[in-house]
Amino acid sequence: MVWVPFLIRYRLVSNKKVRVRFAPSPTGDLHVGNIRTALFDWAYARHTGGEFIFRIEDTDRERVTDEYIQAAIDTLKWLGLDWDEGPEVGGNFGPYLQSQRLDIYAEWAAKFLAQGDAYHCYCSSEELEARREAQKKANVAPGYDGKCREISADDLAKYKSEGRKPVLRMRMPDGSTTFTDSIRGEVTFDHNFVPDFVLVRGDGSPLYTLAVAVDDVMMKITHVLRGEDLLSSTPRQIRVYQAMGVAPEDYPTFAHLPFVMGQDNAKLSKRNGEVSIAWYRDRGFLPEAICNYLALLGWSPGEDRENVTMKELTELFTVERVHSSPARFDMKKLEAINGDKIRLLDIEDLLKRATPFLIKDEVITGTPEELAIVKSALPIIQERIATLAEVTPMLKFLFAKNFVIDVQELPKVKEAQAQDVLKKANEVLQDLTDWSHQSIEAALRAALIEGMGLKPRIAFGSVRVAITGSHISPPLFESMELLGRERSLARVAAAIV
RNA sequence: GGCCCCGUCGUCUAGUGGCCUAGGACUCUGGCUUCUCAAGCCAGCUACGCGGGUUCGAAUCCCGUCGGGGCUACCA
Repeated sequence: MVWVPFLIRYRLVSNKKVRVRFAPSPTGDLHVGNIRTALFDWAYARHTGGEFIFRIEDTDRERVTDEYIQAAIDTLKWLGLDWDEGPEVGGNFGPYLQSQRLDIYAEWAAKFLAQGDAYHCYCSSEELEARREAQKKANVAPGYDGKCREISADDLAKYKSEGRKPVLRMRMPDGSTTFTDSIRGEVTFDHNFVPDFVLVRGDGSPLYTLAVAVDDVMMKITHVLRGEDLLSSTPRQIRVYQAMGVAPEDYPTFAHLPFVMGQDNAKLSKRNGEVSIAWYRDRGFLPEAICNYLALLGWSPGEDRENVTMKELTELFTVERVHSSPARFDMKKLEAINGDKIRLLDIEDLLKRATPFLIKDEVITGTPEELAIVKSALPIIQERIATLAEVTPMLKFLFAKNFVIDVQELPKVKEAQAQDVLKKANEVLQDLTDWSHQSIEAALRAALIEGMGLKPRIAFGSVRVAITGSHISPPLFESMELLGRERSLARVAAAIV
């Protein structure tokens, strides 16, 4: 009779509206790993029809800056990960910046102290450091030894006279903590290896361990999907829930996502691959391509599917299909997916996205005339580019004011055979009145292939370099049509020495 | 060192005891097509870390082992 408990469980779960949060600590630009987490949080919220909460964990004022916070907001927006509560949109459980919630943490901290769940610890950093060293030497599990759990009146007076500022420590009771991680199953931590941890610094500011647990409870978070690095901090978080008086059935469900790693099996960092999302944006990667690729790191839709839209992602995403093993980031695959996504774009959309790159690269200034040309050229390069940044090398020949042939290509154009081809081409093109790519092709084929008996790649290669300046280009005849009769003729003539 | 997590082609993955002489995708190699580069199509290379069990049968379950990673802060 397995179905009875299943039904009860199902009701319990389905009664509660899902609330998932993405809570980065912006100590730098959001990176690939952060975004993968954000994406899964978002996808899960959308899949379940729940709410996606965006919270900024800026309790470490030394490392989190306003610029990084703004960059995080912008990055999420750019990716299309919209949030229901958080910075800029507000919500009923705000504020959503931890630095603005200090009084809330202070209140709970005072309560924990009064309840005896937490205690003041006067040990100095140096003393702690020394004791840790000793523990290591003695081969004992390192961690706070509980010295200040009981402080004699004399010691207390002494500490105070020394002007020591105490930290607030959570008392970990004997025993163990077991919780069910949706991805890893049942996980148990013996409290012998979870020492009493600090909730509030000597200066009164809260630590992550306090703030994260308080906020998740106060914001009624039902599901915590976050990086695997936080797995071992979960028992501490649960300890705070207990001190807050939260019933076990109201604890959020945890799901610890596997890491995204760099090529060399180390955590992704600047050293082994670019990690900042801004870097990818500036190189012409599409947000939907980044999301699609990142979704495939640690998750798969199954059925040999890979290319999914954002909408399909929200429909298909389930935590059950997330794995527990880490994934390596592969730029080649990202590029392939980016190319696929570019090919799926309609021309108007592609134009809109590619234009900023052409302007930034000073190929165009953005006039309507220029945009019209770009638009008519995009269809012939759409399947030739993998990133938006590649429109520049593909199309710059159309706009060059002082057109010059690539120095590397020059010797080839100067060869006798190439010169013969160009002279012949110049001759027949002069007489050509219908400047359509079909007509250009017909004329050149007749003159160069049939007339001169040359192989197409040889003959057209020379013309290509004369016209586009490079041996890699969009299709030649279309390129000539786009360039126009006058300029095409001028370039062919100019290549004749 | 201790605790915890993880282990299928080079990479991402499918796979939840028989459908697996292990499927798909990226990469790579070869071919077709072809005005270059792409795209597209076809073909090929390459994987269940290792050793024991359990079972008629294991990539799938158990144990051990090895390897990788995380945590071990008044960081998150």
